[in-house]
Amino acid sequence: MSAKPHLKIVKRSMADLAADRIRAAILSGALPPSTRLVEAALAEEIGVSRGTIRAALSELERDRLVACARYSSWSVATLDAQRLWEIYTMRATIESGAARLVAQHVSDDDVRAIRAAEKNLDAAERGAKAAERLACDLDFHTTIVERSGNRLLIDAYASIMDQVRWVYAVSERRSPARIDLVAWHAPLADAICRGDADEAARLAFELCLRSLDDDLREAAPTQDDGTA
Amino acid sequence: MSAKPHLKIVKRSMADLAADRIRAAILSGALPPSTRLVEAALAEEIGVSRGTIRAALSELERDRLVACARYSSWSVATLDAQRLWEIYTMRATIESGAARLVAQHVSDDDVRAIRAAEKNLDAAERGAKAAERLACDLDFHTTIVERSGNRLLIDAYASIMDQVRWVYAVSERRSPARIDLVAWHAPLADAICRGDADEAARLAFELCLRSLDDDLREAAPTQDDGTA
DNA sequence: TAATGATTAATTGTTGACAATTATCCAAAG
DNA sequence: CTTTGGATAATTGTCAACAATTAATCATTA
Repeated sequence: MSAKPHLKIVKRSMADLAADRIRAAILSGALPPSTRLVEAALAEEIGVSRGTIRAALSELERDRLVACARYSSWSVATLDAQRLWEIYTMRATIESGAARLVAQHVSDDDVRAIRAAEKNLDAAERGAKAAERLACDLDFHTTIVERSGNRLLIDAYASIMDQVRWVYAVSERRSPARIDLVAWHAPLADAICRGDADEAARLAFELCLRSLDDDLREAAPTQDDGTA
Repeated sequence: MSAKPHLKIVKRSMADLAADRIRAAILSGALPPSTRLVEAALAEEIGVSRGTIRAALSELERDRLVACARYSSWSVATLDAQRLWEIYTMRATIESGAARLVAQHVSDDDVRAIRAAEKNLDAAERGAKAAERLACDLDFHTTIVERSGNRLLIDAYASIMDQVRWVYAVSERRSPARIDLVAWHAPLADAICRGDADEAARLAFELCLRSLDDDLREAAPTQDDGTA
């Protein structure tokens, strides 16, 4: 979005690269929930040592994409109804807090960015295909969180949105059901832009919970949780 | 708090133990911000190998207590005014979301737990010493978050409260300045118990931000951020 | 003096081997 | 048939050595 020149080269470790590969495999659905992950096998397949794979799996563990049973095994995490609820209410909490923060001290730049995202949404709703509608939808929400200027919120949001995308991949639904994007999002954008923090927080929370309702109504339960 | 019998033995890895030691040293102020951490030295001191220390430091990095410069060094994280604001607004966001969730579906057990915490607060305010007042204060807030029943929120709150405690340790202030605990907390408890989600969310957020104001007014700025 | 470039030291990144632990299997007893 | 016990195999936990990279030093030069 922003075009700040940022020349720094970020060289990533093999562990990070390995984590990216495994994460992509999980998010794409190639590694379904509960799939057992063996360090040695992954090391062989990716072409790094076991220690490196361990670091990668630890990173994915803190993102809650994999679970670790001591001395026994790693496995792709599982999704049950409880966890689904936790993911969506966590997302709602972060977005709600971010919306409140932006509304409290809304700047001209904030208004510009949010209105631009809203405009994209409007264009996508009328013409574009489902994938692009979803992208614009996510971009609108991400814009709000980034405008909060709080890196803790931004990072936490990125992490929870990984889980949201994972839910979509696992339930094999590529886009949200609802199509009246603008009608739902406009009141939130308005509340933020006029500085109504309470209303912005309320609407942001409600909007996320509505997504949960939609998804629960449509999606079948996915997997049991293996952990006792 | 709750007395559910939980017989399971949790055997923790050396890496976890090592992380606990280092975390305690940081939170106690024994390792001040920007202190350089050398893997080999820590390994020697704690009595485990470097790989184990690496895993421990990675865990602390996730909690944002230490930072890692590739191929160069680990160090205790730094605190500037921006990060302080991020920590407090993150806490406000989590508590606000949790309060909203509890209020939305408040149960008799919830009311009992929250009123009990409030009663403790009242008793502590009148008689106890500063340390106990602080403990009861934290317990009240933690009770709300735990009553949300959302493990993602609960874990995120534990993590951010580590940072809050760290701020206190670094700024060498052992307890919040304000003493009118009940007066501030009662409206929040009331809003939750009567199921007023919007008001509960608003008050929870405001209460946390007030702490920030108090702390900013009293505490001196601590350290610059070394990262460019 | 200030900038440059090679040299060296210090530190993290990665690896493979070994130890500790758990899960599996199967036979034997009740 | 179910339960118990021990042997076995598979997997993670830990360690110590080596490679890659960075930071510091210091002579050299304009």
